[in-house]
Amino acid sequence: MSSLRDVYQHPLLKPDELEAIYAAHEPLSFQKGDFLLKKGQVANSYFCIEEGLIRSYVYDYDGNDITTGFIGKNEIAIDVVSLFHQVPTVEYFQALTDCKCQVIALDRFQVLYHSIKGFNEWGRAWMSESLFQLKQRTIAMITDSAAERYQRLQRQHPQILQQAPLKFIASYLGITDTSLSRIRKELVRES
Amino acid sequence: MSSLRDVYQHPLLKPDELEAIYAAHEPLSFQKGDFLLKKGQVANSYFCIEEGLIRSYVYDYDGNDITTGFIGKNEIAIDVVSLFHQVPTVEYFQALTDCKCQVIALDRFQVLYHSIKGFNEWGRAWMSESLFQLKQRTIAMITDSAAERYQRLQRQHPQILQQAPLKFIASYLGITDTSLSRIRKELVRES
DNA sequence: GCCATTTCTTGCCTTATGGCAAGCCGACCA
DNA sequence: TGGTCGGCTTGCCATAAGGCAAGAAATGGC
Repeated sequence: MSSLRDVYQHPLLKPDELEAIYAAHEPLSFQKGDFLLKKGQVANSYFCIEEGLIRSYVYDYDGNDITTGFIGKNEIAIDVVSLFHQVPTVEYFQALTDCKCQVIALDRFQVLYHSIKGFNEWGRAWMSESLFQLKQRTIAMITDSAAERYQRLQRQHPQILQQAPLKFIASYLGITDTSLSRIRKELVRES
Repeated sequence: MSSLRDVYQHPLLKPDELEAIYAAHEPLSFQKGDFLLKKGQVANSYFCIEEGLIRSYVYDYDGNDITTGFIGKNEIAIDVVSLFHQVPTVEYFQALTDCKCQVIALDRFQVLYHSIKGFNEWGRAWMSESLFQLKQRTIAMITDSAAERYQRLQRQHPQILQQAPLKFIASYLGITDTSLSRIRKELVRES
């Protein structure tokens, strides 16, 4: 049940260390539409998602909101820069559905991060994995067509398509909802 | 002169710790065209650039090479995933000009990383900064026109424009060299 | 200095995506 | 039952960028 077991996977983390990490979290629920973090706030915790779907987004200077990511089950909703540099975030994190989370405060994280070597390694692995995913996405934005990006999302994160309105998926893919609608029609016609 | 002083900036790093870190590096030069890392290799070190310009790139499945980044003076040429997860890289890192670097091996890095708390913090700060930069770039690919992306590069990294052929800049911006050429003409005409 | 190669520009036409506005449809609600 | 609202689709036209191929300009080797 608890997705913390799935989040904190690392060969160097021993059972008693894991227990200490789990114990530093508190359960927290959000309703559809609630904000986990809003532009201008300084993050002081991060959230492990057990149920539900979160959307992160920014406004561009024309006032359009741009979806920067979706965070689902067993993933972490975190603004790395705001939390670790203690600066105001520029992103919004909002629940797209009712959500169950486990939240951990920065100060409790820091203590564990510095005292448990495996937790430190886990953190580095998590960050490098995030960098990798983001780089993949950036490359896809350059090399793939919008239709290909949509199909990849469909393949790799089908639950997002079921839980998120198309307009958010469109802005995540870098296109308008109009274009996404046409792309979907075309893909259906082809099959 | 030594750019290591500029690379390893962190409030928690004390002078003697910095000396230990510097001492773990070796000078290394590359000639224009040399590869620092090639697809399929497993990274076992990273490079602090003192002089010159590096390009990282991948091939898409049509065989086009796509520039994923430029690494210049006082920046670090590293494949985080390959180095820290010890898996083969998918990227190429190639010197666009003759380069002077300081290289540090993974094993020496690990020892310092685990024994110097400030170095650990520096590493986390460096990674979160990299994530931030990459996220900015991804958002720019979605929200900005090619001309705007070009102008931003011109503003923030003018030396890249002087040292890198336009075809590489074009693929970094997500367009063809043909389109970049037309964009440049239009921008000149406007001013 | 000369040739070969790479880099950059340009013209012509095609294609992908956007902007806007109208319409449709299902959900929710009084 | 009718009304409103959000989410999605569609049509019409505009624009950004690409594909290809030719040529001009710059660079590098010898």
